[in-house]
Amino acid sequence: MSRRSGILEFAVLGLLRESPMHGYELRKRLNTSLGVFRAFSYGTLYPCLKALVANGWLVEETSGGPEDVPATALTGRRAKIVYRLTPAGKEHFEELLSHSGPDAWEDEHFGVRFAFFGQTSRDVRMRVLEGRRSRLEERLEKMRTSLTRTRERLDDYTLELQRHGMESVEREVRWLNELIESERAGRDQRAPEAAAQDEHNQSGDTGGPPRHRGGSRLDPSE
Amino acid sequence: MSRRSGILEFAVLGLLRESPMHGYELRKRLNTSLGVFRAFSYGTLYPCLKALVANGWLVEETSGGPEDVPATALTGRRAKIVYRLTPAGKEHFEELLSHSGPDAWEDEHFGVRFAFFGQTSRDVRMRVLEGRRSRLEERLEKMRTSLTRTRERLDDYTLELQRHGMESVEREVRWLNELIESERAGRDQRAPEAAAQDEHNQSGDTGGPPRHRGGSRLDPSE
DNA sequence: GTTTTCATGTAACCCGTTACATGATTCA
DNA sequence: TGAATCATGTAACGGGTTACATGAAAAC
Repeated sequence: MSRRSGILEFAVLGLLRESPMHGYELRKRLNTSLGVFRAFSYGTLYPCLKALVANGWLVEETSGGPEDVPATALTGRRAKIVYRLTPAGKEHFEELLSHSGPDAWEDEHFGVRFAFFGQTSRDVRMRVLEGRRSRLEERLEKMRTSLTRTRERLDDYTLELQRHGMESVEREVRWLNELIESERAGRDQRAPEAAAQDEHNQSGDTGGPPRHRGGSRLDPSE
Repeated sequence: MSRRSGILEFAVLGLLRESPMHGYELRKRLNTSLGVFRAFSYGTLYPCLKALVANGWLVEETSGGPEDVPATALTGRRAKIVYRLTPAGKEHFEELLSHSGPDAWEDEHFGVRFAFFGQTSRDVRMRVLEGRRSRLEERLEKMRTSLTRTRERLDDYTLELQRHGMESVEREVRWLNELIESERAGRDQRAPEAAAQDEHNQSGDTGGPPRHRGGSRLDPSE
């Protein structure tokens, strides 16, 4: 009980699903792989892990200390605590994955949800992407009307800030358009279970993901 | 004392500097003019206003109730409370404006700072813009190195998320480049005082602001 | 051998929201 | 006259950080 963050819980379960990890490593993955969006501190992560254990979604496995000494025994040498997802935890995560409610496409949640699209069924992916898009479009609408009403009273800097903000949103909408189109074109209707069992889904374009036009900007040879 | 938010305090002082307002109106301005970035609720705003009054930076002026009844007398008809900036408050705001420390160009602060660039001296503007740019560039650097290290292990969706994130940051850097260049080209070294006294600085290109290339995207005729 | 990085945790605090309570004014 | 919007406030909670305390292993 207590301290369930929603987004952090989701991300932790998702990462641990791939492989067991201890807290320190988990945090690094959180702030790089999924990063840019959120950066959690230990003060958030560790209590959350304890809560997830209390819920039966994770188990602690000590490694490094004497074999049968439980992790709670802080006497003597401190052991690394490796967290592993339980079947109940996996089940819970899959239920979270299947939800595509309004909060899934809010600013805070969308990034994390997207990061786990590889585990998400395509219809849920579509609903989340389209939900986010219409969310952004209604935001654009508000910005536009508020602009036409207040335009004269704003100085040039405020105006430029507004303009840049709108352009950013418009840009994300275009990005979503491409993603949605790409999803529609894809053939692979992969369910979460299928993705989990399949150990080597590297080969063969199975349809889902973006494959960005114009050569990968990811290439660091620049 | 208590509850001084920094960014909210700054924005409130800045908005009240232009003209006195009551809380409700203040909040709307906060969420449109400066908006997109932050949306404050009354539960944040009103306590903050009280704190600013306690600091001597604002005064409450009741309008609507009997003349000499103080705002604290909640008996009978409730009055609108108009907040006005005191000389001390103005002084304080100008001191805040002159600061260009590291926090000025963090994500949360930068937007608000930029919104009040019209009141900010050019050298401070430059420092803030350049500070933000180098902040973003070091963030890009981190993202690039973390990418080259983890690239193989990431699925395509995570990769695309990362790519889009980096592109967003790169885009903001280009925006900053243009702004900085525009600032360098400008002639007007306007001090905060000058801008405040000058009631009609609409006419004549005084140098500062952006004047975006390629026609205003603000035009809603679309 | 000492500094860095890895590793786990807690208590105090901070900034903000939600939900609620209250009432005035405007408009259909 | 009743609904919408304007207007002001508070208490409870939520989700997070900072600073601190502690110690092992690795790198220099």
